[in-house]
Amino acid sequence: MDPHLLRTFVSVVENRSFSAAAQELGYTQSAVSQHIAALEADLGPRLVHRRPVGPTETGERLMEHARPLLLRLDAARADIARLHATRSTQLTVAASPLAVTPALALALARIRRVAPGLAVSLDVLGREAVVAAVMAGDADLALVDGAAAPTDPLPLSDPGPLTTTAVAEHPLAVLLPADHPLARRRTLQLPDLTDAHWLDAPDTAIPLTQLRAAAHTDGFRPQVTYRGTDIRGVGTLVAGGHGLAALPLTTAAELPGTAAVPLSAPRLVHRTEVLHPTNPPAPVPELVALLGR
Amino acid sequence: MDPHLLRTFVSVVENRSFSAAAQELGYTQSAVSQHIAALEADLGPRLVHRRPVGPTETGERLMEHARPLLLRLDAARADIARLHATRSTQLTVAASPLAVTPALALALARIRRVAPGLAVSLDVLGREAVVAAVMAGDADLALVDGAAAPTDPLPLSDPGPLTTTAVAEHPLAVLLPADHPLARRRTLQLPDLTDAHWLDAPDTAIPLTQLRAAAHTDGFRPQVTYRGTDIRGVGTLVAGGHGLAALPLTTAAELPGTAAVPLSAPRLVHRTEVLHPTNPPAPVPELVALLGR
DNA sequence: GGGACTTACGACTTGCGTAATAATG
DNA sequence: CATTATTACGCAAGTCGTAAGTCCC
Repeated sequence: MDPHLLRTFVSVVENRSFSAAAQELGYTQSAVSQHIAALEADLGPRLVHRRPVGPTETGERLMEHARPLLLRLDAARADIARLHATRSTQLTVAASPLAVTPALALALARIRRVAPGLAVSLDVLGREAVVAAVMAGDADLALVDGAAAPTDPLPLSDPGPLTTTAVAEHPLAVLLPADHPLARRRTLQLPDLTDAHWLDAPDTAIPLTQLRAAAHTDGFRPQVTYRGTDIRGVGTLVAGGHGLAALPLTTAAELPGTAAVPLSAPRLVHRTEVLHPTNPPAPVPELVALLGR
Repeated sequence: MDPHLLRTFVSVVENRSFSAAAQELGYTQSAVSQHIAALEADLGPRLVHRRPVGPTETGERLMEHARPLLLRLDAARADIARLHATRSTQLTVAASPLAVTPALALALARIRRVAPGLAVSLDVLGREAVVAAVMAGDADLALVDGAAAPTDPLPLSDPGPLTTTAVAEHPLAVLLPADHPLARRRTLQLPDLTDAHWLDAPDTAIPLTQLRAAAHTDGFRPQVTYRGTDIRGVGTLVAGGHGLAALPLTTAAELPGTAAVPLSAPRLVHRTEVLHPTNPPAPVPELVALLGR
């Protein structure tokens, strides 16, 4: 189970093609074929179907292991590199869309005033990608948001060896079309909406998986899925009647053509957390302190 | 960062010797030396001091990554193997000492009655080792205990891709020498004991790290550390005045020469959880169900 | 027949062991 | 000076690319 082989395997499954994987990784088709053959010889069962290319059941399972494994391998390398790296003049912050708030802008402004030479870049990504970015060292700091019970930590898939700190908790709301029958309600209860039409926008709004976890139910089955990290797009789809979405109240209130109704039950908040490596480069701790108030 | 190299690195650090590591892994001294050299060439900084052999600061850090990484690699392999393995007639249960209770004995008895051909083995190990055993597939099922706030999950270092279920919560107690001034109290409060002399028996009693986490303090500094998985030994040391220990009340009450005083604050319970892989072999789900009542 | 994976094979690299060398306590 | 890590070197095994082969669509 050489990591190289695993990386190739992941690429093959994602690309649904040996040749595309080869191109992505800078190998020949042949090498990729040999990699997969080696993995299958090592583990026993077939991992990918050929023609059309796709993971077998065993392959699906291996994918669940391979991705976090490779991520943690990168994380280890990045961590060591950071330890004996010369301090850089570049601060990269990764954030999920709903974590980009005035508070963040303010904190960044303060940091830039204190450290004038510092080049700052803010990368807005999906939640998974945000976590991956800090782990792999592509970002110095991450801000992730999500829904959770008050004081509870966010249910991150694999926080790995990262330090997490809560920086904000705000009320949650349901976003509905302005003309929706429930739009005039003062508050809404999540259990009443399990069977509503939901829009799943896992990288933008609150992922339905988090709602399910919070409400202890199997409901919230999406009719439409939204990929992307732009909130206006979610607002447009909700306004167009493609389903409901959960968002922090203040953000939801700004989207045209929609109504935002606060969620009253169960006790749920929109929570923002900072993630950073245990040995962060210089300006990170100060930034965390600024964000923490 | 080939896993082979990491494995060698871990072995070198643990054995504090290249040659001992070579023997353990079935290599020659020379190969081990080359492995370490390769890792250091790859990552940049030195990872181990020679003569005497020991990890550098960077090496310490790498160790924190390497161990979980290797564990997860084994877990992945074991998981795949389990998927297409022929069902075995052997059930291996790993358990931390305090998780071996009459309830477990009862559940095992029921399982054995239902499946007469089944060979059962119960491995009692330290907490870390118990988790490692299920992950690596050396055990089909694990029972881990520890202290946590009621309903809260146990703070396991790296639960990884395992399913966890709570099976019991019981009151916690402090174990003190029978003649200790506090031994006559009806209850005790943890915050009053932060500066007491504690015995750290992380693989047997409640680890002091868990007490610290629960009480949100830096106290509970151990005078004496106890390695091993035998509870009577802990009782003997406590009776001998080497420090206090936290245990579930019922277990603590059975140890001669000591007094067990219930802990009243903060709200803390002794909790037992079952860990098992997501795709457990046949008898495991039934056993979990039996334990769950 | 043509795109896409597999197999065969040769060039090259890597990795290990043996053995000689160096360092250290 | 004995023990332990490093270096030199040869051999075996592994890895990749080219190219021929095979299998579907």
